[in-house]
Amino acid sequence: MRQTGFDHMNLFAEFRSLVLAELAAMAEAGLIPAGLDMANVAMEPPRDAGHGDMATNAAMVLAKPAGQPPRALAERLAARLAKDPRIAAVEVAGPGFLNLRLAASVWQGVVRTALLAGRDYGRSNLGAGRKVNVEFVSANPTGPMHVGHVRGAVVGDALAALLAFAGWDVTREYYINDGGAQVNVLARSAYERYREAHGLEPEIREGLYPGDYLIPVGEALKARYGTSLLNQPEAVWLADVRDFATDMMMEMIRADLAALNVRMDVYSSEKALYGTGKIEAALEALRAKGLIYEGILEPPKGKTPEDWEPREQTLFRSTAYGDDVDRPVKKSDGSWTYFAPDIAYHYDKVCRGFDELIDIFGADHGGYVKRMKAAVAALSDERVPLDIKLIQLVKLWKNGAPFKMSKRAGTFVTLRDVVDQAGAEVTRFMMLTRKNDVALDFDFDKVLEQSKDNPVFYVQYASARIHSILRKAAEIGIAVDDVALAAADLTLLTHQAEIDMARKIAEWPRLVEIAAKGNEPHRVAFYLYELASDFHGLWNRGSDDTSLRFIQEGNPAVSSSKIALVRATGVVISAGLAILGVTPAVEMR
RNA sequence: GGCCCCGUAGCUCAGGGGAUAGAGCGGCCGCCUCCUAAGCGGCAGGUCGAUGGUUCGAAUCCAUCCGGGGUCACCA
Repeated sequence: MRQTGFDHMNLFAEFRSLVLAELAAMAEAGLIPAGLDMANVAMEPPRDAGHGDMATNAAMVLAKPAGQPPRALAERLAARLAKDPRIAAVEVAGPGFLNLRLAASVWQGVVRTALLAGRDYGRSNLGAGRKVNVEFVSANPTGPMHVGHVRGAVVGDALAALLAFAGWDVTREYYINDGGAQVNVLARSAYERYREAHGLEPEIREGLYPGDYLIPVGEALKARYGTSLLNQPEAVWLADVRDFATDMMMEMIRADLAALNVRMDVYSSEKALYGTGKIEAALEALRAKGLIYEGILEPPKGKTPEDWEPREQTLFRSTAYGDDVDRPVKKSDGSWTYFAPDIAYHYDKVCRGFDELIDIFGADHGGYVKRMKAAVAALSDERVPLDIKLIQLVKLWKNGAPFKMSKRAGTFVTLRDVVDQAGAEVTRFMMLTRKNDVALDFDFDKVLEQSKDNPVFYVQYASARIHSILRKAAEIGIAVDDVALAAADLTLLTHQAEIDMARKIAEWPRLVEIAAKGNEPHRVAFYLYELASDFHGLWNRGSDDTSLRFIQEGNPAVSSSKIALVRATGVVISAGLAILGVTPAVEMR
């Protein structure tokens, strides 16, 4: 395990280590057997505050393997832990929990740590620099991004930021599906707009893309090619128009992503895999493992498709890695299925040296998960784990009714429609207020509302209040920079309400690690809501109890300590919002 | 029919094997001569879909059902 300056931030991990050290000493002294499995020993914040600041299940987990009653084991461990000056009290409770109450100095130290670490407070080395590739969005380059892509874009971007914060070496990547039939459809659609640009009547036949967004493409084609493509057979212009149009579509998509403040590190092209031997090489790698064969699939169990006919295909033996059936990599006409270049693409990611892969897919691609995991497992000899996050639907609401409209496309709501109405930051936060695998309601009225109904506002309001206090403090001559506040006499923070605030701040580094382990960026949004709630509560305590007001007239020392706590809260809000891609509010308007 | 996801308070949802299951909204009752009441506090509200199993301990893990959604070979 690498030791770094950040490791001390997770207080729970620190005290867990203390417990493990004491257990090791007990083993050394022959009080418990040596070599016990400590993996399930946990140190957690108890649900009930009456149970102290931290609780460990060590005695219960180890009772059986140690051959001792849990409470007896707990008593022995408690006696040892009680000697640590950071621990104010230890009690054995329930079936054998060890509840720790920590010295106030520990919580005061948390405030100081947060102030000194600033935006880095909570940063972790959990990832230990491992290379992870997060592939997300990967929308077809056939039109503007629509609302269905927004959630995936936000989740992927926030997850990437979270993993970077937790110590991974992150690459954000977009896979351009520019190799299939749909880009030919795009080309034909754009060609009609090109004819239109020349004053001809476009023939937007069934199956072509009707969107207005192709009109500028037609005009650009006219500017580039003049009349030279008119009245020419498709074979003459298809490839050129396709490349021209997909390039323009990707420009549009990049601009859409930019409007959402999403930045990719790498764009990978499906088309670029063709003709380079990469697909063949990837399949050859599988063939060498005996995983490619010619065969005939059984019809799907239960419901057989109307046009089912037995057909010999080139198949990938994905069942060897947990899939339900083997999967075709070649169509009957000998061309690749979509799966084949995707295998090659993931092989490429493995070859580029990533230690972990993450794909963010729409929930409608759920059926694709097992085969993709099988492919990566086979290609990496099970070295590289692939986690696939499926993003459920977003239901848009406005004026109490489902919202469907698009200025440009008629049928779907574009990313721009959403960002124009809600703003990028509000959109980003709202998209993270649900786990990725449950549907999310996005209500245009609610996201713009300034009330606690709206979690974005609620967190931002806390941030604004914090800045308001800092401004006020500065006005009366209190130094509010982080270094000065960190040097304040924090032993003056003794009220339980203040300690509780510091406890919540102390949970942040732990939360980062939990969220990163599970690839669950939504946890950050929920935590920030709780943190804001605690802060609003503390703020209002000042109404009843003037000793809890942050600015104590005529007592700069006490004021500084309280403002240090306020600022530390702001530090965490800033760090958390940064992961979500949201700028903390300085004031409400 | 196979596979995947979901099922927790009236509603919308949190809850990495822990103790008496939480939050917001809605309902009821309170709090502004006081740092922003765009806020806060309290009360009421639950067989965690069902049944078995694993475990000292299950909303959480496993199995089988029941509901709801998604998906199912030459689309991507």
